[in-house]
Amino acid sequence: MLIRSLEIFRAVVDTGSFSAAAERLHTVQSNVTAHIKKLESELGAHLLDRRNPVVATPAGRQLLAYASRIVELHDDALARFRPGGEPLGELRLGSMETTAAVHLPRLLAAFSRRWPQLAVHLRTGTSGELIEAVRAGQLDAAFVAAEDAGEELALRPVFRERLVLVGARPLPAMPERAELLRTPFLAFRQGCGYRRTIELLLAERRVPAPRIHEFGSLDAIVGCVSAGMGLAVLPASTVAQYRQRFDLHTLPLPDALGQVTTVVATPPPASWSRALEVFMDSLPVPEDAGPTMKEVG
Amino acid sequence: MLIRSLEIFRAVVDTGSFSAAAERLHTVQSNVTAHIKKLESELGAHLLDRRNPVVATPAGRQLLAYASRIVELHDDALARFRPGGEPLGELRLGSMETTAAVHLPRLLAAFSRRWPQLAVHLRTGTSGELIEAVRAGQLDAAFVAAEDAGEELALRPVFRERLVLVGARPLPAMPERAELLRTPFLAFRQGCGYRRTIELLLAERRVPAPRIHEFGSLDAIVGCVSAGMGLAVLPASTVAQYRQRFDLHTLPLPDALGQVTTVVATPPPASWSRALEVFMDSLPVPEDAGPTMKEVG
DNA sequence: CTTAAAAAATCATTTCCAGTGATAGAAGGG
DNA sequence: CCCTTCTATCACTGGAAATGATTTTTTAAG
Repeated sequence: MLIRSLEIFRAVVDTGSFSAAAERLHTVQSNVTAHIKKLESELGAHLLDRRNPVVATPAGRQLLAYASRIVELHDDALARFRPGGEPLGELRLGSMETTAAVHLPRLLAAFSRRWPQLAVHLRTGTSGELIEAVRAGQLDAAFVAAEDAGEELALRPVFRERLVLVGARPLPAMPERAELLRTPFLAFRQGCGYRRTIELLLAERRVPAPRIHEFGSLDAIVGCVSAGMGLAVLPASTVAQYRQRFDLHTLPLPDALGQVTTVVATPPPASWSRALEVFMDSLPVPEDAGPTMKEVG
Repeated sequence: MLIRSLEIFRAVVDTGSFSAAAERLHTVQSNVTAHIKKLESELGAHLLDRRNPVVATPAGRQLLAYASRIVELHDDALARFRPGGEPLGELRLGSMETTAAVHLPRLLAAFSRRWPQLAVHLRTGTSGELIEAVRAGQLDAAFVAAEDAGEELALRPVFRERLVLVGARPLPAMPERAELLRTPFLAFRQGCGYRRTIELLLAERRVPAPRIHEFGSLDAIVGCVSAGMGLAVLPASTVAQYRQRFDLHTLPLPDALGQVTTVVATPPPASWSRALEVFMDSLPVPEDAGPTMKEVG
């Protein structure tokens, strides 16, 4: 049974005529006859009563229900793959925790407003886990740290950040080692990029076993920092958002540590679904470090 | 896009291998490759990631949803037409009112118990209307009076009835004209065969403008007759059922009037759906008048 | 009843493609 | 490293989808 045959069958029932169906489908009447006869012999039942107009028999009516649904699904499937077609279905995304907290809320909100029929699934994890999930086909795309990205996946930078040290009082320069030793730090929980940056920063300055409070909430971190509880390492753009509500002071980290790039890892573009295609289109193109620096102020 | 291609695609995703899919579908691996490549070129996207095991790309996962549904529908449709296959869907029946009241309750109850997944629609009307509806494809089958059945429809007798005159007192012979003149009759409403029989019977005996009460309920008719309200004309087999509950006396009508045959009118058997097929199978084969006569007693 | 017009069936022919089998090349496992 | 296993490629074949011309059937009108 060919979809083509069902399409023709449907057209005949619709138009009530073999010839009209042929015309509608841009083929010839004898071809329509042949398809119908083939269907009838395959199913072992007369499907159409050849009068004027042609009418479906009981068996034909039964087939019509199937034919309609199958042809509809077929057309839908084609439409979904046609460039410019409406994307449907779901989009399975992965993200590092910090990115999920800092950048995705705005981005996903805008995206789902633009494509309300797309269901977005978001899963968080470490860069390594996420990369593996994309490779295994469990995720469509993942936001990961540039350094962790592996081979055979398409990578595209989306966020280029300047990390800054954040505190409640002015930070004219990097605090002395003595001060760092007695300063607590606030960070997201283990496995996140920014937290690792803190550890590297302090290790460079020979600060052993730093006290690091782990908060799951960005608001909590910022609030506590502004209350003088300690220091934090955060993306400059994020801090900028909080400037209006909190009294915060920042100090850019040295380039080697303070320059972080987040990339989106996906399978090769040729295998993207329409949903993934429009999602990738919706992602920001990261500007050079310059403008980001400006925001830091 | 061929259903066959979708079937193959599904098998590949399922088994995780082109070769295994080929084996499962009893074809060769090169054929599987060809089908997948054709799909990919038609849709303009890579659908499968050729690793071990083969995994669907984002685009492939999208197609998989469609492929599954289409292949399932296809298999369902085939199964529904296969002789001996489970009938599904609905059965649109038509019936004269009296037949619907007298014979169908038992018959349809048994039928729907045997085939619970079939939805039965029953519409009542005159023989002429019903025949036309079957011809037009609006009904799958109709119970009509044998005399009214037309050409080009398949007819099969199902009920052969002896009509009897029913009263509350013994009816050794047909009542005199004088008595008929003052006797009310009870019948189903206009348009029904039995009622017409009453009118013919009385016309033969030159009884003008008979008083005919029209009841919609068989129970009401039988009850009122047994209470002495008047006479009725009913199928003998029906009266037999009520003998236990009511004190009824009967007199067979003369052959010309009393012999009625109900037939089922359908399109030609070759165009029957499976549902209609099993329904026709479930219908009783009418015995000759003999046994029916016996029931009259 | 006859005739004209329209529609479906039939048929010969062409074209295309699903399926086959053999082989080459790529990826993994011991 | 070899050997196995998997997919891609290729030439070929059979079958059937599509085509155009023609016949047969049906329908409506005169």
